[in-house]
Amino acid sequence: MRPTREQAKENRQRILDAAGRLFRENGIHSVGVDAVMKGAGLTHGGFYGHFKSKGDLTAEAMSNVMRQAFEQEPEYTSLEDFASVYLSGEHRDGAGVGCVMAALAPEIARLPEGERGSISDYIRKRITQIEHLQAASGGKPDRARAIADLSSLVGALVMARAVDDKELSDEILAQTRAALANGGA
Amino acid sequence: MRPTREQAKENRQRILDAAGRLFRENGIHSVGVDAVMKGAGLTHGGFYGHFKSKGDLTAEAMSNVMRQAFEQEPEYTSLEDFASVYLSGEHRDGAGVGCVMAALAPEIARLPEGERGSISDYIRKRITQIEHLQAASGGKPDRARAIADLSSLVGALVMARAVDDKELSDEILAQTRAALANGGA
DNA sequence: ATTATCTATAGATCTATAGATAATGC
DNA sequence: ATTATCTATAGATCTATAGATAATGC
Repeated sequence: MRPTREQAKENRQRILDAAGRLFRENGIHSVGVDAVMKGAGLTHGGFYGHFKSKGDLTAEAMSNVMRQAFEQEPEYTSLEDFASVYLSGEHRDGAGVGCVMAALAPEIARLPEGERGSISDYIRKRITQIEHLQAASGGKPDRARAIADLSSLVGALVMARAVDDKELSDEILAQTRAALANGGA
Repeated sequence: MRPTREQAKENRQRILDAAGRLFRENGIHSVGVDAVMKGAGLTHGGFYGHFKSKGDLTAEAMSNVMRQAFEQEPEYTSLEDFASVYLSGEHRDGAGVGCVMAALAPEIARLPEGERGSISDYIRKRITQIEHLQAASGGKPDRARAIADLSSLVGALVMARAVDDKELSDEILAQTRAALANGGA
């Protein structure tokens, strides 16, 4: 029943991944330790062998999600390319594997400082990424524009998810994409 | 000890107002019925005389906040005017009395359909409001631009609150305002 | 008599701990 | 012998209900 040291490390990572997915899907506060452990295929008592507390898990899961976001995503070729993925129906409907800001930013804002992961670095990297994409699209990199464009991406996704009306939700995604395409002007 | 019928109605409204403030400050899930009742100056057992359940309160508090938002705000004269209030340090630091989308949109997205208040109408009204402000600023009303501008307002505030770094937070607010001022072009 | 509120508590859920178990790692 | 996991449970918190209280409203 006791796993190898390597297996135990894998189990720990599985707990982090389950937490990252469940937290983004349902909110950090709505997901108990037992749900996370169940998601990882373990019993909930074993949790405290890996983490000191739920707050400890939250801190590590946030860092883990923010790091993996950049590692696992493709290289985008233009801002339109990025926006077409970020503002897609798939991203709207798949919060569990999507952008951590759109899923959790207000909840992250209320976490104690030590549990927010590297949210400031995460946002700085997204801004830089968009500046590079502006340049790749032939425009001049414009930091104010990059920040505003990132804001509109996050805001549009957040609103598209909150709305009851599918038509309005689709319109928010499509119109924000359209405005971004014309935006650099 | 028993209040007049009118007092009881006022108490009910006080419960809704306390819920609206506490939910926006701390998140719906983090605020218990007893905290809401304490915020309203009542004991928690009395809650169920006014509301069937916490879900019932959530539905009514969301509707109440969304209705009051438009009733209580000033008439803005331009998009810059609106943005200077929405993207101010006061709004960032006062989530409890601020925009319900920026404070709660991801959590609203996870509520059962009946508890989301009138979020779709709320967003439709904000879009229309921005179209009017575009016209007031001398530009042509452009719905795609209005949706993208609203998205950037919400996204910027959400990010400014989540960030640990005050300098970055201030920059997000200021640069998004600057980009919005240049934006209609 | 009705009813808004209060006190007290039941029942469910959630975080955390204690002790047992059984396989790894020295 | 060490340790990752499991079973069981303690303790805290949260939603909800029951019964008592006391002032309103007929």
